[in-house]
Amino acid sequence: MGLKERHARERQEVSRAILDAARDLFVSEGYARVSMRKVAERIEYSPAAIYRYFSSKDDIFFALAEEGFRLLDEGASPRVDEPDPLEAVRETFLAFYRFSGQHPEYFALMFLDRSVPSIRQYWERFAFIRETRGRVVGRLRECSARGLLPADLNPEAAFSALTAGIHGVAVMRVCDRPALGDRADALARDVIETTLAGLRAGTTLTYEGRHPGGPAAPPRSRYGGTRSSAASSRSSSGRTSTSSRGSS
Amino acid sequence: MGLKERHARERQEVSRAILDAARDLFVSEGYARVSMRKVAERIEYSPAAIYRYFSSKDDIFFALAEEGFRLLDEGASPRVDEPDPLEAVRETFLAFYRFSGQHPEYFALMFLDRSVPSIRQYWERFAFIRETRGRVVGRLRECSARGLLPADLNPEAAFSALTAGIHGVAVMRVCDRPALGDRADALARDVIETTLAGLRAGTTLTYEGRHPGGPAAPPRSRYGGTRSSAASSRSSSGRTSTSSRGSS
DNA sequence: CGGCACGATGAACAGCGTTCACAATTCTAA
DNA sequence: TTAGAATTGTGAACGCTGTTCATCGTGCCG
Repeated sequence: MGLKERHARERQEVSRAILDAARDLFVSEGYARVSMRKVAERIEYSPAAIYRYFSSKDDIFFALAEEGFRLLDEGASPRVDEPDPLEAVRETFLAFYRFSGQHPEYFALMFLDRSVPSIRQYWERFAFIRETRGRVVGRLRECSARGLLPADLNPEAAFSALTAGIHGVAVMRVCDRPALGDRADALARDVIETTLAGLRAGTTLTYEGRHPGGPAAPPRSRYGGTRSSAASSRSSSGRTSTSSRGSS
Repeated sequence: MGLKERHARERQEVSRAILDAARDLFVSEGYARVSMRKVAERIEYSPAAIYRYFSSKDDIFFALAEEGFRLLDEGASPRVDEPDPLEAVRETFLAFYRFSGQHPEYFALMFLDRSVPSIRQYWERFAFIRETRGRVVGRLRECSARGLLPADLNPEAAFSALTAGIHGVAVMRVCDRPALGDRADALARDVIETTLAGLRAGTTLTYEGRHPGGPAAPPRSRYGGTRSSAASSRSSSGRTSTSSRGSS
């Protein structure tokens, strides 16, 4: 009897419809202008119905942030096979910058918005961050080994410096303060090249370079999607990562 | 007789009380948690009364942003007499970074928040930005003249690169993403030093370095921090007839 | 004294996120 | 087949929010 599974699938479909509606509103009008009532209207449900799928508005945006990371992941690892490690590093940071321009609302949600506490709180759940850092740090080490960067370079600190720089350009453009106009791209290039040149020059880095806390404690894994025991997260484009039900 | 003046003074006092209350709430609880009703309650007025002094909530925060720039100005020009121009540049950017830690709510309001459109819109009204840029660019030129930086350095582009870097660290800390913990200070230093080293190495900068538009068009005077407060409230509320008033 | 400009207000409007009792439907078990 | 238990959707409401508006009182001017 595939009844349970059918139910789970239907549940998943409504869940997806909610996320899609929220994403549409959110991409086109920004986080602040998304309301539960508008989402509900778009999927032709009552506002209260959404709460059967997502426990709060924040939960929806946590899910959207995960979607954003998936998007970023697609665009930010374009040439894993790039033979030149320095070129690979460059390209990774430029891809991050490009993402901030192509998906400013996602970028703001993921990196800027302070009104969705759960995203900040459970930041370490986003595996993408760790993976990218690991990959780039490896590439930086490779640069050191090949003599493209100093042998005694601290790759973690170098990664953080590059991140900070490109992050700054991206934020300045997304927030439009100060206005960069069409010179943002040039600035992004400048920042990366200048930082790389500075690293090449062998400036002593004081940054230590590891996580402040221990490994992130697994938070409640709520926010909808699959609720009943049949997880069904494997079906199609369901979210990755854990979707078991919370203890409660 | 000084009746008119006394009135103006009283008006100014209420205006200040509103700003003070808003600032208190805002600094301690963040922008999102400030409501007109709470501000009104704090000054023991009705919510509607505030609209005789500020035409909207945004106007209040525009005024607070100006206050923030005054604060930043106080902290960011600590040693105009610093003889070493390179040291002066360093210190200016570090002061900016310090400000972001001491007044995160102001920082967010001034540089991050996208929900107060007027701030972004009238950004160029904040003279502090232009002045600081002018001063630092001058110092960078001085560095070039003294051989501390390449002679052919584009000081505007260098300023932007340094701004982007320190901005990135500040934002990462204020937004707590990715979590920097107590290593933020070290990262700030690293970014400045690495960028300076990169500039010293003579990386070609592609950034052009001037405003995108023409000179900022002066917007209608808003919010009334000082004298013209009467103007804003008048223009907003005084739509009752075209009453003549001695425009002084 | 009349007229009037202004300050302050209570009530209201439209919207928000969220909760809750309740109805309808569907599945489970006897 | 029927009773009970879930599950899902809803309308109404709660307590917020920013903002507007008619109205009332107060003090200034002629």
